[in-house]
Amino acid sequence: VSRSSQASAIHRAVGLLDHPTADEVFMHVRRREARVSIGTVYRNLDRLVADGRLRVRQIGGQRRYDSNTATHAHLHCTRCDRLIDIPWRDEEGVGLHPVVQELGFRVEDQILELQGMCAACQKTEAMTREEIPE
Amino acid sequence: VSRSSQASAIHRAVGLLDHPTADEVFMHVRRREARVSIGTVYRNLDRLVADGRLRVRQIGGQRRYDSNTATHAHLHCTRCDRLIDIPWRDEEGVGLHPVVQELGFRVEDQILELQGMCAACQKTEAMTREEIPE
DNA sequence: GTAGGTGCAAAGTCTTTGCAGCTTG
DNA sequence: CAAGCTGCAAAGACTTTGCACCTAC
Repeated sequence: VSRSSQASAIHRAVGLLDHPTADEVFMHVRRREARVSIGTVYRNLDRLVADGRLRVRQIGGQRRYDSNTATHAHLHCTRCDRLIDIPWRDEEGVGLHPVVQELGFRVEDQILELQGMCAACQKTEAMTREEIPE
Repeated sequence: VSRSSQASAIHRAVGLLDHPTADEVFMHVRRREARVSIGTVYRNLDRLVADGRLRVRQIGGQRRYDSNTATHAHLHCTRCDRLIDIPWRDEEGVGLHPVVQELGFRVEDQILELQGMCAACQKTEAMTREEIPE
């Protein structure tokens, strides 16, 4: 278990921020909690993920950390890159999909991501179209 | 539409290889088809994705390109990083999930990835355990 | 000639790592 | 003092880009 003040501040920061990147965690901790370096942030995030206390997802070119370790899906707005949690469980038993069984693949985790456009970005786009009609 | 010999060789290579990275495409084309640079590979892959002729996914730290543009899911072996296509369509209408509607999120694409261990890696692991029991 | 592509190399972004020093027990 | 962490800075892996040249109408 983590003991240093940096380690606990890093873990706490992920919970406070919304699907932060390593750099966002770094900024947050450095600004309000403790002296820390980016290398330490990466080392601790790696450890927390390995221990199952956090999850990571690669979104838009960088890793985002998620303190919600329960099974859930994400809405990913490809315009503003925001990630929104939505409750989800595999009602359909897709892990038991016949092809998966046939292949002898052992499913350990499921990732579902719905990509699209969040309400805010839809509004922005609508306004832009009004102002600058083609 | 792409016209240069490099462009068509790059497109073809993605179809021949199995979920290749940009570098694998680069190696393949350079070796068997035409003189090409890595920058040109990236530029053409980007274009093909923008045109909807290819899909990309970020897996294990790098992008992998997929010539299968139909809706399908992936099995991702986290041991050997292999990607396996499996047929899948959203039978459950998860895009219409009440929470998604409530948020006014417009779903444009769905990504389902089952992470785990492929049959080959399960065998390898089993053999390793026999040889080096704890 | 011009629009669009290309090779090359430099620059960028994000992540990892070697190392000496600090902390805790 | 041993084990485990840390800051710092250099190194890495992967991707993007500026620029001069080339190629096809």
